[in-house]
Amino acid sequence: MLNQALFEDPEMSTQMGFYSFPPPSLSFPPLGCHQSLKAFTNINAPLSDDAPSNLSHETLLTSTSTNQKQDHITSHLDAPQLLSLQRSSANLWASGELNECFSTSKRSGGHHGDADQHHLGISAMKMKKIKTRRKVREPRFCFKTMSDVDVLDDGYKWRKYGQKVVKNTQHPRSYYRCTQDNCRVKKRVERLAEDPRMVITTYEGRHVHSPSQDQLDESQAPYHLNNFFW
DNA sequence: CGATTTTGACCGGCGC
DNA sequence: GCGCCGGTCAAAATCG
Repeated sequence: MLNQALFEDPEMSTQMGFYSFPPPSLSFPPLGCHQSLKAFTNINAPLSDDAPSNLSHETLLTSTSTNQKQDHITSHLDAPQLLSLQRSSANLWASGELNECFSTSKRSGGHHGDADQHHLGISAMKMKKIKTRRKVREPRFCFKTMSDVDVLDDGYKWRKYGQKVVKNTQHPRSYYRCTQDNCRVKKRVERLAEDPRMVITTYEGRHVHSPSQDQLDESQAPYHLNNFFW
């Protein structure tokens, strides 16, 4: 079973390069169809959503999406990146979803409304900048795995909510959401266009709970230590 | 019968 | 403004 961590969207892979998986510096179990991804969760470094995430893979993504300048990328592409990955925070993506991160309902049409207009003490110019840039996107990372099985067992329970054929690919992309209440984590699963044997799995967000009980005995892994499970 | 998947519609971002 | 495209919704279908 071949595994490679990308730490980025598949479409970014050509710029990011592929990383050996597991990284030699960390004791990852080999990732397989029936093996949990909780290898990623051994790092319990607290996440700061306020801190600038220079090291973040997600920052890289933002840079391509918003034309922001990123000139500190390559110097961080080494082993500690896994840690920085864990530290990556929800980043700026577009406008007005900060509050939505913590609210339960959305999608009533015509969002981006007044909710994000009431920041106090921000100049109009700054406000405008924020408007164009500030939208929270959950931290993401992805990896590819050579597998016949599309959906790898990562210890969490997922519900499929969509499937889409993306351009220039013959294989559809599937969209999954964590079934746990109040957990916003999503993942996408697709086949690599150049090599359909490879499965690309992209995770977005952080679980606020541990994997399902039948996969992991919670008594062995206290809840507070599992807060940052991917 | 509740949970999950399927699938067409819908929406928003983006480039032109 | 328009069309394309990726992501999400939600009703219907299917599953267990």
